This record gives sequence, structure tokens and C-alpha cells, in this order.
Amino acid sequence: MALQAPRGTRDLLPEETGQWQYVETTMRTLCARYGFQELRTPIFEYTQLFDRGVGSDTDIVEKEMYTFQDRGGRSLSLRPEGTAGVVRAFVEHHLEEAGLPVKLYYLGPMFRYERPQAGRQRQFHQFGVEALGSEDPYLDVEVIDLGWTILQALKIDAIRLEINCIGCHLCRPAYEKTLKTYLQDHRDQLCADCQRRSETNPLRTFDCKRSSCQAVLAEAPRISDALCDACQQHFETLCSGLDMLGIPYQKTATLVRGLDYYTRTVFEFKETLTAEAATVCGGGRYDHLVAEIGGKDQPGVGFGIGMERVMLLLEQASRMPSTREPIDVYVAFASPQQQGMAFDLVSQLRRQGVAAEIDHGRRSLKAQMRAAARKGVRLVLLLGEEEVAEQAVTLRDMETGAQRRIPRTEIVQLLHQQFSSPDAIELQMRGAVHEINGC
RNA sequence: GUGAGUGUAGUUCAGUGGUUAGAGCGCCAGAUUGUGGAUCUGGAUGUCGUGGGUUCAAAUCCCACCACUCACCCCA
Repeated sequence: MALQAPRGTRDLLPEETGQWQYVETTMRTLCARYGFQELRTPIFEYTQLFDRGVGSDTDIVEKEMYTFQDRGGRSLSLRPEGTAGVVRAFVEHHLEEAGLPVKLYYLGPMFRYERPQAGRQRQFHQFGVEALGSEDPYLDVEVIDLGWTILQALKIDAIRLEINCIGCHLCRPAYEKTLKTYLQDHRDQLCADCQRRSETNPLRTFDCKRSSCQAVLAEAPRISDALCDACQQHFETLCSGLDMLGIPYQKTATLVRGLDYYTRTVFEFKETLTAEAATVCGGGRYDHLVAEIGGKDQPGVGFGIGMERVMLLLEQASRMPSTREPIDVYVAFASPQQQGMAFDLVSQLRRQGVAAEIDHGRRSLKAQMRAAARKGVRLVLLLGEEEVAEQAVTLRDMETGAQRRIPRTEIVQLLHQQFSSPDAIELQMRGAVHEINGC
């Protein structure tokens, strides 16, 4: 076997890139409608950014980062997620001067050193939004609404929205202490992982899927009972906002998420087609991340969508549109004597905005016709001895089989008219068929 | 990082120690001396994932590595 793409990476082939463009365009269009603007940040940053931003005791930073030294001895890391870079750019370029909140979106590859499997790769793609500089709960609603609307627009409806409020720096420490004490008291009923987590990050024990641990956690004190008044109020406003917009959701007291920077609101959109219910979109509020990264203490809220997971869901639901870029006209020639003239014709058509294609394999006319059919080309121009002698071309409609001879001086102009207006292509094509059939 | 399964033509797969490794689909050509998707006929495919070992003999058995898939961990 020759060289392959590195483990956990893959090529997006021409047959797929159209579908990606469709999904990306949907996201960009809706972002524009919600007032979010694109920000493009580097795919590598100083390692320190992710240590501070994502949290040095998260799995992402502990064992999943692609970290390397450049020739100047600097420690750099390929970005494992999008938020840290966006916040860094926000601080570095004083974007708050444009007026708060600053609403941004990003789209691009992320990197995590993990064992690959379906919907999980070492290089994957994330689309995400971040709204910085306001703690208004309606901003949370706006962000969740945007995520919801994007998934709806893509017709991903086998989806469940789970939300929770995990408190702020005022009320969470006390709750964590209470939870920790509770977990210590039931230590012998917990798995080894949870015993460890109960020390380092007690909230994360809620992520455990073991039924024995779940039984302990079912009786554990709830964050919802420990929220301060401000958090309680924030969460209630958020929920009533979602109710108002008619967005269905489920309050999940055990939803905590794996990144350290979240405060108050956390949410996930999970697909409901499989038992595992993989997260397609996850996000939340991070009210101190900006300060953590060195800016003024400013709140923020955002989410990330896994592009590969979106693609998987679209495929499973057979909702993937076919988006092959069409070729309008195929120019075929009968023998090598006509190749030059045929090539000139293709070139003229292209200059007039007509997507035209020609054979480069010196293949038989039959093979050229077959190629045209395979590409789904509607019209073929045929150039042979007779046509050259008559200074004409034969125009063939591949759907009806109708043919007509047309003077060379007219053909480019005729096709230019047929295909020049993108919106009118369908109508114009119908017109063309009638004309051809009429002969 | 842990555990399990898989790796044979472009593709889907058959072949479990014995000549020159097969089939469907696809591709190419011809039937149709200038015309596509149907039909018929013919043709080309391959370091049997890679490397080592056992054997008179390995796609087949053993080991290592690589890749893919699934589960765990965790997440998008």
C-alpha cells in the first residue's frame, strides 16, 4: 500500500465537498441573519492559551493535544476547540470597541489526538458561535435559538435539547463542597474513575454511565437546589425565553460538560437516532474565560457544532442533497482532425459563462458520448467532417435524443443565452428542448 | 490510552495449507465503418495491508507493525 492519509484524518472527496458547501452555506446564511460575523483564527496557538482557556486538568489538554515546539523553541498546539482562539482574538484586537455584545462565528478544522471511530477523528471540523460581552439571559436564548434554527434548516429533527445551569463562582464552590462530601460518604459504591473524579472534579462524576454510580448520583444533592438567586433568576429567564420561542428542551440536572470554563448555562443538542445519543452541538456560558485569557472580566456564551456528526446524521436520514456542479455542454468530436476546432469552441463557451467540457483522451466518439451521459450533461455539441464542411455543429439533447444542425456563427451566442441567467436555467432549458423538437 | 473484530481487483465480496487467486458491479473495446444510459461478446486489472517466521509449499498458520470498524474513556 502506498502512502495513506494519517490516522484519524481523511480526504473529503469531490462527491462530498458539494454537500459540505451546502451545510456551510446554510450556517453562514443563518449567522448573518442573527448578526454573527465570521472570525478566522490560526489553527495553532501558543500551548499556554489552551492550558489557561480550556483548563489544564481537562482530558483535552491532558492527553489529546497536538503539541510541538517550533524552530524558535516556542510550544505551540494545534487548536483542539474554537472558543479559546476566538476569545484571544477578541482580547488582542479590542473587538469590544465595536459595541457589545460582539457576535462571532468560526468554521474550520480542529485537532485532538484520540482513537478514531465513527463521528470522531483526529482532524475534525467544527462550526461554532461566540457572543461576548453580555450576561443577558436572552443572549443565551439567542445563541440556543441559532443552534436550533441551523439544525432545523438542515432538517435534523431527531434531536433533543438538554439544558442545565451549573452555577457561578459564587454558588458553585459551596455546592461542589457539598457534593464532594456526599461522594466521599458513598465512596465504596463508586467506580475507580468516579472515586478519582470525586476528588479532582466532583461535577464530572455525573458523566459516568455505570448504573452503580448513577444510583449513588440519583440521590446526590442537586445543583438546582444550590443556585444563588442571580443564577436561579438567569436560568428561569432563559427557560421562559425558550418557552416563548417554542423551542422544546429538557432540563437535565446531571448535564455538566467537560470543559472547565463553563458557568451558569450549559446545553447540548443530542441526536436521538442511536442509543448512544451522540452530541451534535454543545455549548454554554463562560463568564470568566475572557479574564482568564488576560482581558477584562467579560462574560460570553457560545456553542460548537461537529460538522462530521452533522454529515453522519444527514446521511443516516437520507437528507443529503445531491449538489454536483453541473456541466452545461459537452463538446464531442468525431476524429482528431476536429479536436482543435472543438477545443476552441469549448473555450469560447467557457468565456461566455457556459460550463463546457471536452475529451482529452483521444477516445472514440462513442466513448465521448458515454462520458457526456455519465456527467449528466444535457446538451452535446458534435463536430465532425460534415459539420466542418458546412461550418456548423450538431446540437444534441441527451434527454430526448433530438438533434439539430446549427451554424457555427450562432451556436455560442445561442448557448450563452440559454445558460447566462442562473435563475432561468430550468425554464430556458425547457425552451431549448421545444425548439429542438420542433425541427 | 484499554478491549474486541476486520484488512483479497476501482468497489462489494468469495476463496481457510497444494498448479497460473475468482465473481457481481464498475471501467475499456467491439457488435453499431460519426452518436450515450438497454442487450450481447470480449478485455485489463491485484506488491492477497506491510514486514518477518513456520512449512517441500502460505491469501490461508504464527508474531510484530500499519490502517479501518465497534465498544470504553472523553467529546463535536
